Amino acid sequence: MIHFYNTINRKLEIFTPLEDKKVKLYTCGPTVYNFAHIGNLRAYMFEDLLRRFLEFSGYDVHHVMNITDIDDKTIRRSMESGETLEIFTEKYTQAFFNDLDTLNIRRAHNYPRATEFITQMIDTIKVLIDKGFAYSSDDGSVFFKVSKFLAYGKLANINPDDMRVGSRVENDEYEKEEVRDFALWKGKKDGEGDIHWDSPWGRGRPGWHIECSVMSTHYLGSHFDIHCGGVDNIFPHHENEIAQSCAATGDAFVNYWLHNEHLLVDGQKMSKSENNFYTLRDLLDKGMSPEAIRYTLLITHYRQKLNFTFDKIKASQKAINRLRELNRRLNNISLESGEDISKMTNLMLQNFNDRLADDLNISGALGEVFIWVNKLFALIDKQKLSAESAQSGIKAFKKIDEILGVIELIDEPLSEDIDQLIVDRKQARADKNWALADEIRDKLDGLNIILEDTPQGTIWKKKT
RNA sequence: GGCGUCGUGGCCAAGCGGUAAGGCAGCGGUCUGCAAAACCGCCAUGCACCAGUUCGAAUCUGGUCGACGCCUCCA
Repeated sequence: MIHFYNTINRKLEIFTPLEDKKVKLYTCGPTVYNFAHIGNLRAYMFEDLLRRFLEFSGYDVHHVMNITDIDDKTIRRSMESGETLEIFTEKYTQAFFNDLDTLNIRRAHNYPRATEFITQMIDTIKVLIDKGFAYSSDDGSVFFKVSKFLAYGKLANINPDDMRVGSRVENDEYEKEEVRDFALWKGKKDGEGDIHWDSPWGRGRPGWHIECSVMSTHYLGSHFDIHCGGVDNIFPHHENEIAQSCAATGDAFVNYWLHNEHLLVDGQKMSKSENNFYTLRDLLDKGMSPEAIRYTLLITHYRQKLNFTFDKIKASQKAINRLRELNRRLNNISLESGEDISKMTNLMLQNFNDRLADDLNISGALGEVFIWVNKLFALIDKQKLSAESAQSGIKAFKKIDEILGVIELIDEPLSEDIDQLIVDRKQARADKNWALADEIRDKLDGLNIILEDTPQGTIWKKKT
């Protein structure tokens, strides 16, 4: 039985999809005006864990993620760069996809761009006006009338009457009846170039919240299972989505709201406005491996703040190396008899699954894996693991890696030069010419190749 | 001001009323020509603090201190 913490009810709930064995999942995607930083990527990592666990559990998941290519930032930045909105945002959209691939994040089934859904957004806004949930203003904008939607504030647990005027509201240049009302459509303003579309209210562009309401409903229907995003989206974004969607369709919209906590740097939220962020490329350029970054973002529970440090990346790499070392050894066992490990392997897999079923407790799940890993290493060391058992261990590893996605390793073929050096060293060792043997080992070390002398011969690994 | 989240060993982290998983680092040993990897052993009488409930509390309740987030377009 799977449990998730549902933000809207503030408690753990049993997960029951609307349709048996099928899950309709919508996750808030990037605004493509810049490269994603690893705080942004943590959200997508969490969603990848959720997606992988649902699939691991036998669900057929339909995953949709939006690409926000029209908002204040994409407009401003594209104009500054002198590129059209389309060319500008496409560049960062592709960079985003590259990041996903680098981190071994499973691709969503649909990536709708906001600019592809302008017509549908206008249609929905018309419905909201017809039903009395929205009104247009003199400057050609349309606002959602929060006072008309009685359930407003349920997700964020706020009383709309208490909403105070913050600094951001004062900056709002649009004409609305009440401060808490939010824009569905923004009338054309100076300084936005030719980035606007025709609408019944004149030229303009959509507000931010409406795109998610329209695009999620387009692909998943007016009532679907899970909607994810960072905690900062709870209010106002998701609260507004609920208001728009429920008001427009009269349906329930979303059953489970899952939100991930932030990634911190030096104890502070990583954000572009604070300029304290790292992009994935920054970390790769510092020599960190994609799998170590993936592991680091993955292993802290998604509702826990994650303080990012380079030490964590190093510790992650070491942990992955240990998993991979066991996997490698299992692949090289030829003993005919040994202890039966099926019981402890099944127990590990069961515990692994149970931990994840408990609101994606990945740290607990990893703990179960390492208990098993330690036992297997001990058996291998005592020559008590048969080839048959090793094969079942490898199978279990594959199962685990459906979630972790960090063990599979593509070994690059050795160049013949390196191959020859290893042969030369073997001869030097046979001749007890330790000086030459060490010289060769140091030379390979410089080429990022580490040698290990085992009873079965010398093996090499890439340095990590 | 309102609404929340969190404080567990040197670092990270599980734990959800029954006596502190796991990872990283460190220390001692085995193996090795020396290493590396792996193995064996050691590493929190205590979970921010103070009260309380209970046979029993890291876990529940109240309070104190500290950190962080959201409060109109940030993942």
